This record gives sequence, C-alpha cells and structure tokens, in this order.
Amino acid sequence: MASPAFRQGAIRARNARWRGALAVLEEMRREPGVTRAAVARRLGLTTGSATEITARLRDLALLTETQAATSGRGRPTTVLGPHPQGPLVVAVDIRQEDWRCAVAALDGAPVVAEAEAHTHGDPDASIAAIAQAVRRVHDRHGDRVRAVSVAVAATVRNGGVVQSATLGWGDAVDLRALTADLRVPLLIGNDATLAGVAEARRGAAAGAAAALYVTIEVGVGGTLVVDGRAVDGATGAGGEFGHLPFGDSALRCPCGARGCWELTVDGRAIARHLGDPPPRAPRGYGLEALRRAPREAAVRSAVGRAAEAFGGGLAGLVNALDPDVVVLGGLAEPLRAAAEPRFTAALTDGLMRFRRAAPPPVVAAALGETGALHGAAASALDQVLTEDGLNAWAAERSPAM
Amino acid sequence: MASPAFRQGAIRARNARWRGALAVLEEMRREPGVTRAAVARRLGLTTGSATEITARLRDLALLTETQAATSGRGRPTTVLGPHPQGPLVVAVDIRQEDWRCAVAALDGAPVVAEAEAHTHGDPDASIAAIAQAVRRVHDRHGDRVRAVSVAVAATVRNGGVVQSATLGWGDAVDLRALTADLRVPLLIGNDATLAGVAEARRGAAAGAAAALYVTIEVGVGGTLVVDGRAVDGATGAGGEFGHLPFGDSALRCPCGARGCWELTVDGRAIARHLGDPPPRAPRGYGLEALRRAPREAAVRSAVGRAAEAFGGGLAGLVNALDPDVVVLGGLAEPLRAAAEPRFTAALTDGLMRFRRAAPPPVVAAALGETGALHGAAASALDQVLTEDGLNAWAAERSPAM
DNA sequence: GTAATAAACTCGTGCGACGAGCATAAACGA
DNA sequence: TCGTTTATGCTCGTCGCACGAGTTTATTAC
Repeated sequence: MASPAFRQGAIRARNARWRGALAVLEEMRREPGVTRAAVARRLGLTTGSATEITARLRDLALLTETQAATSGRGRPTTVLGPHPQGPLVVAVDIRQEDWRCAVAALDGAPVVAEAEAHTHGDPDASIAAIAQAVRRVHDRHGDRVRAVSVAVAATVRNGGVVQSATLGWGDAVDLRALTADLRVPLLIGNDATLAGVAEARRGAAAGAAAALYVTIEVGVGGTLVVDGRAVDGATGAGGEFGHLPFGDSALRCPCGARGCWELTVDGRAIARHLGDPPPRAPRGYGLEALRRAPREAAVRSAVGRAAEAFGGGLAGLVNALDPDVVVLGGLAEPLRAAAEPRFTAALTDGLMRFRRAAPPPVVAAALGETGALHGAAASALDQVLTEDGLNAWAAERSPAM
Repeated sequence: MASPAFRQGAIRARNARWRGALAVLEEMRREPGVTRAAVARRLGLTTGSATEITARLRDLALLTETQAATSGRGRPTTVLGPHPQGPLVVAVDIRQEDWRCAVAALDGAPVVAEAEAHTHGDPDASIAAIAQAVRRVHDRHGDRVRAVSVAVAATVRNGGVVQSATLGWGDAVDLRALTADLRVPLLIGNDATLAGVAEARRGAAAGAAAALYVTIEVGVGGTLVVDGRAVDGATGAGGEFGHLPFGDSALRCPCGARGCWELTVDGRAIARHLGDPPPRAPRGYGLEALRRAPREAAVRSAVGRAAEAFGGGLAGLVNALDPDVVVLGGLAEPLRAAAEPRFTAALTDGLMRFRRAAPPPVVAAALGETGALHGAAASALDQVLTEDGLNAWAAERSPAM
C-alpha cells in the first residue's frame, strides 16, 4: 500500500489509460443493474472496446458480469455489478443521538454494519467506539477498503469539525482518530451537504443540473449540488443557509451573527411564537408542534409563521441560486405540509416575477434517514473512482513493476 | 462548416486525442507568455511529448512559438502564443449606455473593434448596429471566428434575455439576431456573472478556489465562481443576489418580490434615506452621493446606512457560500471605501463566529470596466477550447476525410 | 429446424504519449 | 577564446487503448 511505484513523468499517460474504464464504472455506479450493451450504447463504445474494457476490469476485480434476464431476440447481454473481491468504502454517519457505520461496494449502496447510540456527553467514547467499528470492518475486508467517509452533524471546514452545537461536542474534536493507524484516506463532510449530494445523484433530484437541498433539524442546513458535486465553498463550510440574515435582526444567534434565518424557522421559532421558553431539544419540540398543529389553533398559527418564514427565505435562495428543483429534508417537508398554503404563498411572493411562471418544483427528500450515509459513500467512491484511485488499486494487485 | 464528417462511434477516441494539446492550450491561455519548457514542467510532459504537441498545434495554426528572452544557461526555450491565423472569438458587452464589440485570440485578451452609444429607447436599432459590427468582424476574419459571446446588463435565462430594466428594453428582445446568418455559436451571459468569471480567472481573485463577485450598479448582481466556472444555476439566471430578502420586507421591489437586498444598498436606498424621490438613474445618483459624502454629513450618514446593509448582506453570503475571497465591482468598492468602518463592522458582526478569525479578504475588482468583456471572451473560448471545438477546427483545415 | 437478430469475440490498425539517447544553444569560467 | 556546464529541443522505437470490420454465438420468432 501507498506504493509510489511510478516514475513521475508518466502520470498523464497513465491516467489517460482509465478514460474508458472509468466511464464504464461510473455508468455501473450511477445505475446499478445496467447491462454491458446499454453502457456501450450510451458511451458510444464499439462492442470490441466494450469487450476489452470489461475484460480488463474483470481481471482487476473491479466488476463482474452476470447473466441478464433475456428480453427479446439476439444474444443475451450481461449485467454489470461490483466484483465480490472489489474495492469497498466505509461510510459513517454521526447524528445527534447515534452513529452508524456502513460498507459500500462500487454500486454505492451502503450496508449498515454497526450502529449505536452515543455515550452522552462523552465525544471521546463515541469516537473510540466508531473507530473500533471502522477497524473491525477494515480487518474483515483488508485492503479492499479504499476510503472512509464520515458524515457528521457539525460544521466542517478543511476536513475537520469546527463546531458541533448539535452534538454537544466541544470544538476540539478530532475525527482523524477514526482511521488512526489504518492507511486509508479519511473524508469528513457535513451531514446535510452529503445528504444533498445523495438526493441529487440518486434521490429526489436525480438528473437535476442544479439541485438545492435544504433541511431543517436544529437550524437549517443544506447545499447546492451542481452536476452531482456539492458547491461547498473554499473550505467545505458552504451551505450554512440557516445563517443568511433573512430573519429578525433583533435576534442574536448562537453562531454569533444576528438575524439568522434558522431562528425564524425551526423549533426555536415555534416556541418563541407560542411564548414557550427556548427548547433544549429544538428538533423534538418542532416535531411535537407539527403533530399538535392540526388540532390546536395556536400551535397551527405558530407553525404557519415558521412555514411562511421558511418559504420566503427559500424564495430568496431560489432567486440567488436558480436551482432546477428544491429538495426538502428533515423537518422541512413536514413543516411545509403542515402549513402548505402559507408556505407556498410566501415562496411565490418572494420569487422574482420572471420565475413565477415556472418555479422549480419543491419536493420531499427520497432517501430519508439514509441520505447522509448514501452521500458519504458517494463522496468516498468519488475518490476511489479516479485515475489515481484506480492506478493505486491496479498497482497493488499486480506487484509487477 | 458545420461538417458532420465523423462517424458516430469514434467520438470518444477522437476526443481523447486532444487531451495533451488542450492542456497545453489552456496553460497558454491562463498565462500568456508562458514558455514551452514551463508548460511541459507543469503538465509533467516529457520534452518529446512537448515537441510533438507543439508541432501538431503549430501545424493546425493553434499556436506560435517565438524566441524567449534568454535567462540563464541552457538552450533557450520558446514563448507560446496565439497563432496569427488561429481561431478568434468575438466578445460583445452591452451596457446601459453603450456597447462594445471586441475580438480575442486564444490568449483571451479582448481588443475592442467597435463601440457606440445606444440609440435611446430603441433596442432594435442597437441590436442592428451591434449585429453589423459583429458581421464586419466576421467578414474580416472569416472562419477564424469560432464563437460570439455577449455580456448584457440584463437577466439571462437559458441563453436569452428575460428582463432588462437597466437597459430599458422590453422583455421581447431577441439577441439571436446578432449572429443571424452567421454559422457561429452565440452565447449570452449576464454582465455581472461574466465579470465575476473574469475576475476569478485573471483578475483580483485569480487562483481562488471559490470567489464571490458582487457588484452594485442598478441593483446588486454577481456570481460565485468555483474553479473558474460560474455557479449560475440550472438556467443561467443564478447570481441575483440583489433579490435575497435581506432588506426591509415592507419594501416591494420592481422585480416582484419584497424585502430585496438591493433596495437597501444602491442609489435608491441612499435617496430614500435622504428623503429624495426615487431617482430615475440610481447608478448616477449613487455615484453623486458617494462624491458628496465626505463633505455633507447627511449624505455621509445615508451612505453609511447603505454600506452597513451591504456589509451585513455580504456576511450572510459568506456564511452561505464560503468563498476564498470577495471581489467588489461597480459601485460596491467605492461604497465600502466611503464608509469603511460601518461596512466592516456590519460584515464582521454578520459572520458566524468561527469565520471571524480568518474571514475572506474583500478586495476591489481588478479588471474594472473591461471585466464583462474579458468574461465574454473567456466564455467563448471555453467553447472553442474543447475537444469538440478543436475537432471542428481541425476538420475544417484538413478537408481530407 | 431454420431464419432473424442482437450482441459478444478476434484481430489488424492508428495514434498519442513515453523513454532514452542525441543534438543544440546559450552562459560560465579559466 | 574555447571547452564545460546546463537546460532544452529533436528523433525514434515502443506501448497501450480504442477503433473498425469481420466472425462467432446465443437467444427468440416462425
């Protein structure tokens, strides 16, 4: 592992080798269950090239071909799938209450291996437990594990956690311990960002050129995803939409700024409107309020105000970012559903006139609780399915040279 | 021209041909005056490959090599530059008062060929005049002209103008007339978006991973530029930051929404604070106010309020988009300069706490009035310097096959 | 069965890039 | 002034990927 193996100069040529192979693997990943013939057609490959490429990839344990259910005349084609000895990635999702650790092959479907609730108030214990889970997975699969990707309910910057009010962890949490002595790349990402990526690739926004994912948990998060890649800024801390000053500038946000949108949208907002003290668990409070809203007029009104603030802010984001589609995650969808007319009115009213004729559809997230896990697996595979990644894989398997 | 010429199947291979050549051309474009040796080093090419690639590109009239000023020992290398018979693009900038039409070679530096003031209130006359200018350039250079790119002070969507309050043109303006019978691709882009691209590539934000460009003219525009590409959404209408609801929700914006940021930032805001009626020319009014501010306390205070609103909104954008650097264009820089303390205080106060230690630098645009023109040239070259673009160029020059 | 069909396999070719060795043009130094 | 040093350009044999055309194979339809 970590074999340098190649002379400096040949990098470009060595990378060009994988053009066709990578395209095939991406197709297989994007649409598990595609047939070889379909891939060849889509990529404009001749059957000869397809034969060569699949043979090469089979030899490298990057894919397998299985008999396809025949349909119609002609020689039957094969279904492409991940190889049983092929590369794997580990996806971890650290949420407020618990964590999950999953394994995914090149088709990107995470299979949960372990899951556990946090030891409350003790980040070190949680991290140690997760690290052990990762290590067990690694022990089981050896060098097949090519990357570990972590989705965490925290602000992430330059691959590290910057703040994590949600988790109640201090800001000195260092997730690098998760792969301490494993020689495997570790990727850290914000959970909402990764969930957005997952929705844009395989979820409710599949196929969209520019998808805006917005989620409400404690506060508001999300991301714009363009061509399947999150627009997360220079340091990866983009998507903090909750801290756009759409709100009441008299309100000071725990983040340090004032007028933050999320203060007018989440459980804290609803509590304020109802005259309740600030809830210690805004997510739970919000959920409870949404449940009570149908029956209690006061709650309904408070929820409506939050939905209105949410719709208005969303309109601003649509104005500024021009997405194809808006995907709502977490409590965002139930909030809209609880006060649909007020939400939609505010959204429409906030749109620039020329957008109103054909506003982007606002849809519910399709992947639900597994979005972040899917996104983590996807971001890990993004590293594996590169020219460098395949070079490394191939070099390890054929020690010649 | 428009020769199909190629069989369907070979597309992938035919594109792969240009990998090395494109990389070299991009280097030459990114840094006019680079030497062949420097390019080879950066790209990791052997001298043999460099020789081959440059020879091929010279034969195709895509670059020339000129003697470099020798510096130090060793065989002198050559400077790469655009070929005198090489491809060209036409860049047009349509501003509020006038328009300019320029030509650029592969180094992307636009040379203004014609410029003229608008025939006021008559879009058709302006468009006809611009079309003639484009035609004259095309007549002069023939098939060397590969694309026409237009920067326009209007909202652009799906390659067409959607609204253009600034120009005072109706919304039925069809810019496709600009290349009516010329068989040349026409690209339409928002002027602020293109200026942002130019600043990110060669201006004040050169080298930034994520640059946020914000400009104040009539209203607020701009764009986020990631890796040199504008994040302009699904239809190209992104970057309308002026219509984020950071402002006073009691104010209805001509765009149809309410609470738009730009109403609290531009000349209209200053007029309102001074008790003046809404100015017919907000840009000129704003400029005048900025001039008077140093001497007149009331004006200074009104300008300060606008600068504060500007800084606060900018902070929100930084929170949400996480840029490396913020570039101010148009009146934005003078507005900041006129009330620097209030601007900076509002900006800092609006940032999330973890961003305050190292906020992105806020700098003035470097390309000034030529930003949009540079950006238009760049977007046109983006089309030319692709595998398809070079294939077409090569096919036209060697009619064999 | 036999024809029709779709797709896989085989093999010769083209082409871009590599590597190693050679050639060349300047600056340096005795 | 002239060899030495140094950086670069040029030549040519080789490799590997994808192509194209032709052949083979597996299935359905009649």
